[in-house]
Amino acid sequence: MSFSQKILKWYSEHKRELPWRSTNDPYKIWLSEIMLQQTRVAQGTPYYHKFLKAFATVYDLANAEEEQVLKLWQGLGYYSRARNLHATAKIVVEEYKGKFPTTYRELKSLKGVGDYTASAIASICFNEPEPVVDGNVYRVLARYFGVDLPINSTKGIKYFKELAREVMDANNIRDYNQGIMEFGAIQCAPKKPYCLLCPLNNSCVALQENKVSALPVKLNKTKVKNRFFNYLVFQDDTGKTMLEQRKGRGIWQNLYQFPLLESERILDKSEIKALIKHQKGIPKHNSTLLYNEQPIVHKLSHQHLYTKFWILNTEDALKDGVSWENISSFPVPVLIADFIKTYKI
DNA sequence: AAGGCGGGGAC
DNA sequence: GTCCCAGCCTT
Repeated sequence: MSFSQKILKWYSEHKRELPWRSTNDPYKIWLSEIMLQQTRVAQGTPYYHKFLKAFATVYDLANAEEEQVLKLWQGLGYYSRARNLHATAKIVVEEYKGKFPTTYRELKSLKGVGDYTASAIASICFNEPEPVVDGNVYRVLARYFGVDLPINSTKGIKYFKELAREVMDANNIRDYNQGIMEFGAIQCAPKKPYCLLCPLNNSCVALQENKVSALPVKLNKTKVKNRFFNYLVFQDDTGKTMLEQRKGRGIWQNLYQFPLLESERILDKSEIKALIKHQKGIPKHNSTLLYNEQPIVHKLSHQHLYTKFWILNTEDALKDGVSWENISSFPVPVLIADFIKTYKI
């Protein structure tokens, strides 16, 4: 039996019932694929249901406000996915009359749809024989064929895509692509795969050469940057606070937060008061209270955010204030959502 | 070619 | 703590 036949057989015996496995509707497949980029099935699944409930069709998504899309996406991370999702929905409605394009090449031109996602949609929805290469496929191919090219190098990316094309089953691409990914996720897992009862164990190079734990090879150590956030939580007598929308190119683009003063290190109360003094447009306030003595460390994959929340009471009613009842309608980062949750108690 | 971009679960 | 998840985009 060939490699692809063994994958297909394993898949037929072990496939999970997942919500997007019961449809070939490109809208639903596209939605699931965007959500599952760098995201585990268990984390993405509730969002998939939420989105389909809110936006039954691509028209509903295209007609929504970006703020509503971001609000539903809140907590899933990589928010450019949500912004691109919304932009692509508009493109599909306006330029494709609401019908998704049906080829790999056209799909890949959509915002947020790269090589992997275009291959996934083209193969699953339209049976186009294009191999998917995601993190699971890299692992399966690197181990089975004993390839030690780094999976995140230019040469490696090209090599694995070509290898994937050579070994795929073009006649069963829909099941084969999902099968090899499922095989990587369940059987050929990153740590401690159970090679003893693997259907490929008599021909797996990595297993024969005792290199299973060493493959795949991945370069690149993401260095973590430390940042120091001081959030100013205003409170006026009418029970309102202030929010601002993050603009520019960094993290959490277009999400909301309390007014932020970033510093080069952790600040104490006298230092933050001095810093506020030199800022323009800070409302007058008569008290400055530190909410959390120990900075909250919010960890992103590439940044550690040491965060202090300062409670500032104002005498005058805040201009453009947001009531604490309405605050939950704004899309906010998990760091802010967690604060709001504990602060209200 | 390299770096930015989230959050969470498994170990 | 480390690794990595149905990756993509910008520079």
